[in-house]
Amino acid sequence: MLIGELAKRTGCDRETIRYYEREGILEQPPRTAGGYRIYTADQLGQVIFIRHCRSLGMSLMEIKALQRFQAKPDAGCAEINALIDRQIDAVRRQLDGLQLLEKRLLALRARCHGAQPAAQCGIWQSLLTAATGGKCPCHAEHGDFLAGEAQGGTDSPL
Amino acid sequence: MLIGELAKRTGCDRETIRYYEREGILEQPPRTAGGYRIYTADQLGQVIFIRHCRSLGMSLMEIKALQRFQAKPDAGCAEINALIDRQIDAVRRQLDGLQLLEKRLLALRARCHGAQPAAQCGIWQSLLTAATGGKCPCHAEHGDFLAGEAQGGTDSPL
DNA sequence: CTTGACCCTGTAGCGGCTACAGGGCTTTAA
DNA sequence: TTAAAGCCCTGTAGCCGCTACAGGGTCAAG
Repeated sequence: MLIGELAKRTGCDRETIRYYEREGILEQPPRTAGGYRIYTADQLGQVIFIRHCRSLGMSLMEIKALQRFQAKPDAGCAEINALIDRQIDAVRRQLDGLQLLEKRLLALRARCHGAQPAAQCGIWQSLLTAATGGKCPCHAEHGDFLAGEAQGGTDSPL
Repeated sequence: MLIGELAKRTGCDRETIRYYEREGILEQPPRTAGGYRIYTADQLGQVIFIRHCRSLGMSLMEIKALQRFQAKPDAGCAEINALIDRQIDAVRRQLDGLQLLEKRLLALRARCHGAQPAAQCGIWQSLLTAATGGKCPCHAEHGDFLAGEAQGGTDSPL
């Protein structure tokens, strides 16, 4: 099967498949005389495996680490468990950050209803107040948003 | 004040401040004879404003759009409200994706306790099964993870 | 005059793709 | 025989918001 069919059967873009090959996460397939990549069911499985892991939030590096278990099925699986645990931790940290963010945005949103001139808009006023050192409704929890999290504390989408 | 002090007072890296200037999100400050940037309290406020908006998850583009209201305080604030609404929507979509992800990871994690050889590890077996078209515990909800979301449906950290 | 702390520009890297440009291969049909 | 259509190839650059240099200049204090 050529790359186009592999792409269709995995739902993974052609370019992405070639990208995986470049990154060494997908083995180099044999080629036709004309240079076309030829894939087998094996590679189909590999691409699905990669996409599956990606859909679980793993990085390509982590997937590479996982792939090493294919070669040594007798190795202990502690590393696999630890990997999943780390994913869960990361997801939870992101969830915490996003929940906080949602609260903040809602607090800010509550400051304005309807269409006023910007100068009277409670959202705009809050943003300006914060810029001059005042208190903002969104970062009311701990007073100063510059202090705690702003410098890479959490995994929130800063 | 020079860039180092501005950086210290805003908690924003020197390089990041210069980056904001390059991106046109921070106005170009005057310079000393030797070429050093000189900032005033105004710019201090601008940087705090930017960091504040970033901490609310806004992109630099969105912040730029917001800044335009500084020039025209009489414009209607509908756009501001819409911007915050979009943020809230985006955050909620991400939250949904992450919550699903957490469920999946936990389902997967439940497949293995303790240290076995990888070949016996339930996590590993599930991942392999999925790669050959079988059912995985993590994507059990709708059967096939290739179908729905995999192609950029949600904002989950795919 | 030197030291040391600051500042400058320009470029490259991160991750995981995505999107070209500019070309080659292969099959089918006129 | 040739042309068109549809696939494939490589290589490079762009996205986002920084971050991290290298290689140099400036400035105040001692």
